[in-house]
Amino acid sequence: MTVVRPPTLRDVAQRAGVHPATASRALNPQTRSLVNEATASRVLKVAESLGYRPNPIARSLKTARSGTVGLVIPDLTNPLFPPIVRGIEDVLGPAGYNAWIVNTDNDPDREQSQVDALRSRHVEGLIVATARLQHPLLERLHAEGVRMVLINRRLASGEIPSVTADDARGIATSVEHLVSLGHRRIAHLAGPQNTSTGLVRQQAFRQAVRDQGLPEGPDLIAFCDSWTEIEGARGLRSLLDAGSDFTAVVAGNDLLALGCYDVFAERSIDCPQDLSVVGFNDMPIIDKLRPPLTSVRVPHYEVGAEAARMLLEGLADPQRHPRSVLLPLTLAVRQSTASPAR
Amino acid sequence: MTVVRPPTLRDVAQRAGVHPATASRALNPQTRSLVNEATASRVLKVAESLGYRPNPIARSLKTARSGTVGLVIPDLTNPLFPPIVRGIEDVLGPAGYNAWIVNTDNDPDREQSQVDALRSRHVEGLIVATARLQHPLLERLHAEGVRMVLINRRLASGEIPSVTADDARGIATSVEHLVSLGHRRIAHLAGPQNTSTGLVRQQAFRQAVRDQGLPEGPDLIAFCDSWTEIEGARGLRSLLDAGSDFTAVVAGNDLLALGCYDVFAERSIDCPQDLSVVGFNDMPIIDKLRPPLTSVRVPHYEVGAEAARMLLEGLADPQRHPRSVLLPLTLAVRQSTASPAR
DNA sequence: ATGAAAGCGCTAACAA
DNA sequence: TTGTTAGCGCTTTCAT
Repeated sequence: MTVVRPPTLRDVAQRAGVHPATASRALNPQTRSLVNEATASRVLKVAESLGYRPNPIARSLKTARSGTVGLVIPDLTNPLFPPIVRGIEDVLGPAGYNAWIVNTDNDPDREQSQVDALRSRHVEGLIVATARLQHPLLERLHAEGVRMVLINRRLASGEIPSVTADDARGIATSVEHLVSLGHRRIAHLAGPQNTSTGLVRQQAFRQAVRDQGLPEGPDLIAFCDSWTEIEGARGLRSLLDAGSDFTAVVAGNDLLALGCYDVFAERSIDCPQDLSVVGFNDMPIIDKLRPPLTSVRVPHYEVGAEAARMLLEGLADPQRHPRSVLLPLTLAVRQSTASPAR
Repeated sequence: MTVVRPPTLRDVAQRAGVHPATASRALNPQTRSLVNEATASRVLKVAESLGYRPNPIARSLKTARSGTVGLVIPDLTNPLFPPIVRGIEDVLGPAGYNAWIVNTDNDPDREQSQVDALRSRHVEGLIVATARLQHPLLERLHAEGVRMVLINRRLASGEIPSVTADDARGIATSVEHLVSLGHRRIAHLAGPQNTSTGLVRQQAFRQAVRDQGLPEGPDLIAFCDSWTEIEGARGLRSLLDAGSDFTAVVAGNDLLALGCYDVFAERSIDCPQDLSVVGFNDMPIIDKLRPPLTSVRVPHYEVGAEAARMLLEGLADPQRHPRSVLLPLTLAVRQSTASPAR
């Protein structure tokens, strides 16, 4: 029994009566112009009829380019990431690249081993969504010359190119929205301060409050240790238990806002009658909550697409000066925000 | 300026004073026993000190194994899939394999081109979540000997190994749950009948209704053309507009159930007071709806993990007889189901 | 137990 | 415009 070995370039060349090198040139759009038009089309035809598929492994070995990039995210099951991944793949695919996705679960050890695995796979670059403000691993990779683009987060040093949403503007817009509804005392659920998003949003909140001439103070900010529902609930409870007086909450992200809903149920708080809430990220299905959550919409797909574009540019032209991109965002206004009752 | 070329096997061999072949044997756990223990550990040490990483591209070219499998899904942003993907990757990773993910958007042309892309990448097998009952592409691939495992869905012919949840049991459990609450007239929102899930669940619903001695009839089943919120809403509206009398709805999946929520809001229907609803899949965040949705919980992570295991087994031993696996599921009871008011 | 030699499939100097 | 030649980094007979 003969196992059908997939046709190779030699097979095509032989059948077309040319040298393998000629066949190679004819088959590669980049070099097709170097070959006689008639010869080229003959080669193409033979390749077609044989069902020839170039072997990317062999090509990679020769060209020392793997055609792959690594994508490092905390957890694919966080609904934030799938749209980003699609944005990335929709840009990489047509460029002949593919992405290896690894999940770190926010565990530095796992992150290290996953990045090792990617490097063993000889990825040409990295798109990283797990940055913390201080991040020795990423700094080291950068120093080693590994091509990277950060998404959503940035490093304190700011030397690595990044694609992030304009978080400060998003928070300011949220505060302005609440003020326009008549709110004066607004609280903030701040995310982890060792992440750029957590820090930037918290600082932006204070700035916005100051800009609007609203009352401020430590009793109007609760710090959450992680971006989770549990922590969001804990944060809101601590504000309420401290007896702080406020009519609206700007949550650091949607998960923290989700935690607020648990507290509403638990303490019979009417949202938005008693308390308005604004989230951040506009996660899918968040509009299905009762009441639907007003949230800052981040163009996740575009974040991914832009990051992929930047990485490809960097790979194509290593001299190119790295840049960082801030994407604009909008506020999706829903029923979780309304004028205060008092 | 010297560009630092990553060390190759030759470099390691040279430094260790052995032939590359010996170094290769020493470095590969499979063949380490063929080499003198002292020599082996010397090679290992040199490799370590040089930061040597075997080049998987070169290895693949030699061994004709790419170490990759393709994962074909409709859309990663459907929250159903991320847990499946994680299950798959958690099994493939330790086995030295990785998955290429492609999205088809349920477009047959796109599916064809994406599968072509995967085959060009020389994936060793496929995990496919996009099966329809009649699926020429998949039948053709199977006939060509492409290793595959289907997940969630199956083909009518049933020849391709699959990992699916026990849908019929899930639907029966839903119906039994509603009956135990006192419901007698139960309607069904059926999914697309050209998918195994849509068909099986619809048939299971009719069987369960019969088994329970409940009233049945065409006015208690609405057919939806796609697994979307829009279609779910349309389905429920058509049942209501037809004047059918029912106190509970078994939706073909969570998205169809989500559509029901839109109709509740639109027609001031009180759920679960006026109407109970059960979903299928227990998507994340579905417990955050108001009211939280009762849904059949499918072990998505396990589906992915099991599919990956089956595929690896098939790759390791092509003779192995293909099998299909049915995973058990449970009902997550929440506030969208209650005893009927009348 | 180790070395020699060949080759996986492709591309890129270079030569003609 | 095409062919020659060499080699990417590794594994695997085969020989020693």
